[in-house]
Amino acid sequence: MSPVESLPEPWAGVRDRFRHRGLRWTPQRRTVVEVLAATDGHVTGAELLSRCRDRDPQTIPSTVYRTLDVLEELGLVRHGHGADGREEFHVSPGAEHGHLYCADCGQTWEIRTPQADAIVGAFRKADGFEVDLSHVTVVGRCADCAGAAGE
Amino acid sequence: MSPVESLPEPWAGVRDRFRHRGLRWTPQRRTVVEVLAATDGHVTGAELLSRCRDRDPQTIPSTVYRTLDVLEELGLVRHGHGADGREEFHVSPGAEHGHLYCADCGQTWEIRTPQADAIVGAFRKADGFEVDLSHVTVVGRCADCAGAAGE
DNA sequence: CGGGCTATTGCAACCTGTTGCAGTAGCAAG
DNA sequence: CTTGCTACTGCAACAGGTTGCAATAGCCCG
Repeated sequence: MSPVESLPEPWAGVRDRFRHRGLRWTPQRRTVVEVLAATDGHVTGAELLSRCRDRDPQTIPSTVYRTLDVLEELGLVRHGHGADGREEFHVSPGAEHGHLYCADCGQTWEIRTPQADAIVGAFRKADGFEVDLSHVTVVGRCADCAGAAGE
Repeated sequence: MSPVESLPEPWAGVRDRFRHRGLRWTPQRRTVVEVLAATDGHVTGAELLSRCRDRDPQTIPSTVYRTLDVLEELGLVRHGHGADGREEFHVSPGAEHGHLYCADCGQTWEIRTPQADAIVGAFRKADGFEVDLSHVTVVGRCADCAGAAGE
């Protein structure tokens, strides 16, 4: 038996962070956290749910989604919406980024820093609005597809 | 009885545009088009459905959504996703615009031209990517809410 | 270690959309 | 006006999420 089941970095002290906030550490939440700890980048809600079911077939959807809400409040994940509006979770932190989606070929890219800054900066300067880029998927047509269509 | 039931501008010749494309003009489609013609700006899918049901209680969801797909191909509407990922339809044209949504107070604004240009321009220059702004809702915190939180 | 408060769970019903399929009905042609 | 092709419709089942509520079970305290 392994000693204190140790999770990788951002997840190390989750259990205690829950407790200090008056929240409870339950087997179901442990499952979700373990799955997230084994995930990097982003996952859709459905994908996450299915991975939780791999570990515990009893997993109920509402429990997973509610746990994700809590984890988001703790700043451990963030949710956004893919090009089709489905939920997508970013396993924080640092990896805070938006996505670019080509409606023609279906590929996705991460939005790179200069473009991200341009967007955030434009709204901050003009409206005082603080953009949460990680929530967004920008849809359009990539260079290749735009080129192909133009010919 | 009114003569030729005349729809406001972009909708005037829809019936014929359908027919010329080998598509059919049905009572159900007429209902959807009438509802759209009486709508300006944007509507959610659910809202649209409910308005259609006001005119014809028999309205079936799949028919409405499929009709919207067709209308989108004809360029008469465009769909996007709200901050919560729900579908949102923009009654074209000209009104092609994205949205700004404050996660704290829930207000929405249209993205104004300078900021829109900044976004579109940034991706075009750097990636050759053509952004479809109307598909997007940018989430974040408005000046008022950001200010209130900072105090 | 046992009790009690109350955060969570599991369930069931609901919401917004989507999809496959068989039957219906536009519409173009004769 | 009738016919026939095939684009639609309506239905039923499904997918991804959300919500209200009663019962359960963490966790803090004595």
